[in-house]
Amino acid sequence: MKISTKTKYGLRAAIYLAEKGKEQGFHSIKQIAKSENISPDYLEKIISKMEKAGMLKSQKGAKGGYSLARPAKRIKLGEVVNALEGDNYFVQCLSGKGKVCAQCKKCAAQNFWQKFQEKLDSFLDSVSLEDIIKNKF
Amino acid sequence: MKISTKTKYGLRAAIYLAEKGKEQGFHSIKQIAKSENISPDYLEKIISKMEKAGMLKSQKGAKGGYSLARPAKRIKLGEVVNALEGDNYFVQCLSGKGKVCAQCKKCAAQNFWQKFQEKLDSFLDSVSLEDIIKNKF
DNA sequence: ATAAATCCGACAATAATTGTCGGTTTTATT
DNA sequence: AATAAAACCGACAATTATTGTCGGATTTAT
Ligand code: SF4
Ligand code: SF4
Repeated sequence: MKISTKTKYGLRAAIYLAEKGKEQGFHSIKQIAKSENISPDYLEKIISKMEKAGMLKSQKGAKGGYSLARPAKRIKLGEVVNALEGDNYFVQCLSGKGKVCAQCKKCAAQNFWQKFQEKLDSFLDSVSLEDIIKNKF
Repeated sequence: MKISTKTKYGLRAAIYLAEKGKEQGFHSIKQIAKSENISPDYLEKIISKMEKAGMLKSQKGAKGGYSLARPAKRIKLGEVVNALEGDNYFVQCLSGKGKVCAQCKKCAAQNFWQKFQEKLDSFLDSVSLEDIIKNKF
């Protein structure tokens, strides 16, 4: 049960953008990577995922870059984590994707994992990027 | 952010033992593996870890096997998860093991991950094996 | 026209997880 | 005493996931 470095990098990038928020404009991968000490090539993939998930917006070409798609207050951590950790269901029986585990009928664990996941999701959705940069949560 | 199958298997084995609780005596890897449809060789390694962590006790030799080391009520899920997921710190800066991340000083994410980890741990420690088999939590 | 950036997919390197195996030791039963 | 059933242990193989790199294509401000 770990957080991937991908997600950790992604969150730091998002925080970077949230902090720069007031100085409107776009911030390039290069800038962010340098400031956060992350491989630019890898960071690009990460940020690209976040952009596709709709939390960042991009500007191509010279002077381009990325910025938050919305005010930091309206970007919840759940969004960041979901975008980067992928289909993050704890157990397959909760994924809703066809395949049911052979033990499903007699499995007492199922309800527990479900509740665990709910707890977790609700916490992640209760914290926004703004909360983080203001250190209030 | 996934639960490893190791942990899922381990929990199911623990639940198995908790359910059989009243019929005192030991239950072999073979039995558990068959009932839960898990590779016996793999399950052995998993159960061995749990035994070393002190939540199971073992009896060697013929008619031997495993049982819970304590009443199900006093085995919390946190114990199971910790034993099997290993050193499960979300971020290295929280591991307390020397190495500090280069970004540590200016990292706004740190507090968040810490709080997240606490939430998680406190939930896991609030649920016992008994709660699970009685489906009350 | 140029340079700076996003965008995209393929791929390589590394690490972690999952699973297998062969043997040793212990112990209840016969 | 012999046997069989089990835990115990470490090495290793197979598979999968993560992390990271690269080369080029496209877009756009200057
Ligand atoms: S074993 Fe239980 S919790 Fe795991 S996938 Fe199957 S039904 Fe779900
Ligand atoms: S980047 Fe921040 S949260 Fe991650 S290890 Fe470093 S100090 Fe901790």
